[in-house]
Amino acid sequence: MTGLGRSTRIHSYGRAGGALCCARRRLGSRSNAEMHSSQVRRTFLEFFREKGHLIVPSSSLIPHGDPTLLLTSAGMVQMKPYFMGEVEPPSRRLTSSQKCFRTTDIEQVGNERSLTFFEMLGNFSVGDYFKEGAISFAWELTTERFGLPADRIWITVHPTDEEALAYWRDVIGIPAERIVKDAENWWGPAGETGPCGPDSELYLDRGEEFGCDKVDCRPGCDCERFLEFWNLVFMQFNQDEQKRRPPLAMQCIDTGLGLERMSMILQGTPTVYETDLFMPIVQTAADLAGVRYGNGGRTDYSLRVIADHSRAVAFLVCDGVLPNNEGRGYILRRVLRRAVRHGRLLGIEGPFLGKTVNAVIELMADAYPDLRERRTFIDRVVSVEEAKFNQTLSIGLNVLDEVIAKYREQGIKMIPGEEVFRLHDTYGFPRELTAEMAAEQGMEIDLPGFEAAMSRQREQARRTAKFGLGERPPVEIYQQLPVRESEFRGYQENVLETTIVGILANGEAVETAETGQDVELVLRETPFYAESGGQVGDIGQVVTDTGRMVVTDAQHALPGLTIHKGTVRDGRLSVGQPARAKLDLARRLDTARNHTATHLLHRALREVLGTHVQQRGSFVGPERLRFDFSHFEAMTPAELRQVSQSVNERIRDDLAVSAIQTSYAEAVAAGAMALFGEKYGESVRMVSIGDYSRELCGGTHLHSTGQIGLFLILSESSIGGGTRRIEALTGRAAERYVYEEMDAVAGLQAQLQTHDLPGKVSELQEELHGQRRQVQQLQRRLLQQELDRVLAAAQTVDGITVVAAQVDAPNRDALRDLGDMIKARLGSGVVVLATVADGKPAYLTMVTADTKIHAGNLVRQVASVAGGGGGGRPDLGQAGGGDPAKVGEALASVPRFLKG
RNA sequence: GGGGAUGUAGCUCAUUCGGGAGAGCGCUGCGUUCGCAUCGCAGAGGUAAGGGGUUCGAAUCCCCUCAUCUCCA
Repeated sequence: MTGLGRSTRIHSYGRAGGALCCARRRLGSRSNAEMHSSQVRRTFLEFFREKGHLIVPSSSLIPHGDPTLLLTSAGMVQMKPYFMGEVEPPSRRLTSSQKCFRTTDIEQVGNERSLTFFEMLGNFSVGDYFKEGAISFAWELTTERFGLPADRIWITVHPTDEEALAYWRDVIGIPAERIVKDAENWWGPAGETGPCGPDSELYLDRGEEFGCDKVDCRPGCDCERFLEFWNLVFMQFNQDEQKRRPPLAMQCIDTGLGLERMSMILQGTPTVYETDLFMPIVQTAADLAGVRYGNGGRTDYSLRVIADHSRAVAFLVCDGVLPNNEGRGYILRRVLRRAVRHGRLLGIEGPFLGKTVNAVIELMADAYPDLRERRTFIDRVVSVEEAKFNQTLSIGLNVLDEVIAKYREQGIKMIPGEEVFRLHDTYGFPRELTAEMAAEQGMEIDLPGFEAAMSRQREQARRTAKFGLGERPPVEIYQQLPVRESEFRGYQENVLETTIVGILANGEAVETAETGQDVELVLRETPFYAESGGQVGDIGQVVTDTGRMVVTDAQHALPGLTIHKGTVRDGRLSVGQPARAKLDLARRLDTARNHTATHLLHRALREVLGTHVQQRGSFVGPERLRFDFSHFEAMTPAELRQVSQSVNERIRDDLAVSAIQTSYAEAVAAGAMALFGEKYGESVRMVSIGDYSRELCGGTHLHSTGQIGLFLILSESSIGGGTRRIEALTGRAAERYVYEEMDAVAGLQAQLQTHDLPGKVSELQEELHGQRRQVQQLQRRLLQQELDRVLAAAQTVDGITVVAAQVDAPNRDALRDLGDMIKARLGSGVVVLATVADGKPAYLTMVTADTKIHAGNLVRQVASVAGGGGGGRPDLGQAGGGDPAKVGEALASVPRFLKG
């Protein structure tokens, strides 16, 4: 991609402060007085409109036409189909201000040199003007509209690009010594092949005082003197497999000028953070923390992180990205959590990110009205995620406190890497935070040890991932087949006269298969749908003159090659035989019901919950459907009902379902939903349900939604952070389910003889509760009687009152209650009780402290007489087991142990 | 896809070695008070996530399932 070329760095003026006035002075009298960022944006777009460009609005941060891209990273992303000639552009000359997000070096943001979210101004030529036009426009806008001093502008070109060099020098009139040849000025191709070409960059010389004093200091130098602000990319060649570069049929222009950087230049601020694009956000954060910005050091650093990340969060969430454990969601989560962490560093207590994000919305809403419209949604997502992270942090903090205390006690100053890793791995506690907290206690962390533990985990994950791949059937088996592809005819047919072209048995290609053999069969054409896109494979039969095979599954062995798995049931099948392939149509239709319903569900979820809902996975079988999607919280019963009703509404509308084969670009232009990470070919299949839903999908569907019959959601659940799962039934399965529920309710009503089930159940619960208490009371009363009997049998051994008796108690708890009562009556003494409950002996001893007898030891000795075991605390012992017949003997031994 | 942690009253969490399930907040009632806040007393509320095992005895030890959190891919 293009834009500001090789990096996203926003060069700072170094050590802040006084640099501000120098920069202003540097620009001299031709500089506009302070140009507001919105004015920079408008000036740029207006200039190009005057030059015949069509202004196109910024596209979403989620790239629509391009599943290979995680996020929109340059202005040209939405222009790509035009450049590639796939789609006719609305105009040959285009200009835009594009929201962009770059993920490189997220962890470095805040050092005043990097931004995650930024706006890219660009002009684009689709086979219209080329180098000369791009260069003239850039020069005119830079010097005449933005008013930058011509004598301070330097140019870089690619060493091979004599054309551009000559134009800058001879037509524009830049002195040759201010044009630098730099081999890095080359763009593309994106992959191995494709459009590529030289580029040319404009630099501002900020004066010697920013330089490194080297003799050869010039653009491209590492120092702060030369600031790149505009990159012009000339798409000139088309690289082929042999690395040859013939000229492109249609040569294009793609330029990028960072709004933030240009605002910084025109407002003469030391970094982008002092411009009107950032200052209100920085100020909001500073107010929340009760600090001032501009003192340098860590406070400023944290404020900058919060400002940048608040912008990133606001725009990402606005475009429908949700915090998650992978992909875009993971980027958002990391950015959001990093902002929260720096808030804590500044001493902000409690949630605050909502406020800084709100500052972003206030600031940017005029340019991006979506922000205002989706404010409530953004607010909710941010506060949910911030609360979650604070939860994670406080749990981790407790663990860390323990860890620090433990090692400090041992006099160890270095927290082992294993511990740091455990905090990170198990509790999600950031490593840097561990280091900071440790430092406050005068301790360090073992960073190498942490990295070692980290790479161990990576290694393990990678190993198991490979192992998973190894389990798939090796491709070689299928490559021994005489054919490499079969034609799928199942969209139209369910019975087909065709020919057997290959048979595999036990992984070997064979000519003939006999009754009873498990085989994999290949047909020249097939009506069988092979498992794909979450839809299960078809089942059915393959019949020839000599035999019959039952197909239990259909799979893709190689791309485009369907194999039919199953068993030969009658006779034999041979390669080359004509065959009739017939699939189980009822099952196929049940599956289609679930598949078409899945599309309706997907659409309804986006309607009810919002467009952040995206499919994360799905399973479509004949019995049921399962749909996983991104959403940040559990759905309410009302939302579920709403989704359910919406789907059933569409079913009753009996919308026609149609599928057409088209180009990827056109399908996307028609608004079809594509899955991220999915690889689509040039030609795609677009399934439309009326005007209601459009998705790229290879599955088999119904003719109209009415065939679904009934749609029922069974459950909605979580399958990990930010992803929910819905399970649902349609058609016959849904009908069956309703009958079962009705039968169950009717059965209960009959059994309880009522039509008011909830009322009746409450009644029964109360009754049960009351009776339980009654039983307890009665048992206690019985114990009371036992109490008198047992006390009467008290004896004295060595001056200690001893009660040892077998009682009739139903369980250990009752035994204990009785023991308590006896102990209370005795005041001082030893109690040994035994009972036989459920055929098993149970013993209990209780002693008062003054007897100096250990109840746990005593009960063990007593029980062992009858072959039982036990133990307990000094004041309470319990034992059990052994021979029930010997309980009396055991009790009789009590005095013996007391004397001993 | 793989690993780690957690799951106890409505909420936040204790329960030392396997031996009687607890605290704070919240809730109900009574009292204190002109009334409120406060305070005092009494009370309700538990399948210790679910299932299996070891044991005389499991919230506690082992295994499985589920849910939540988290890291890696």
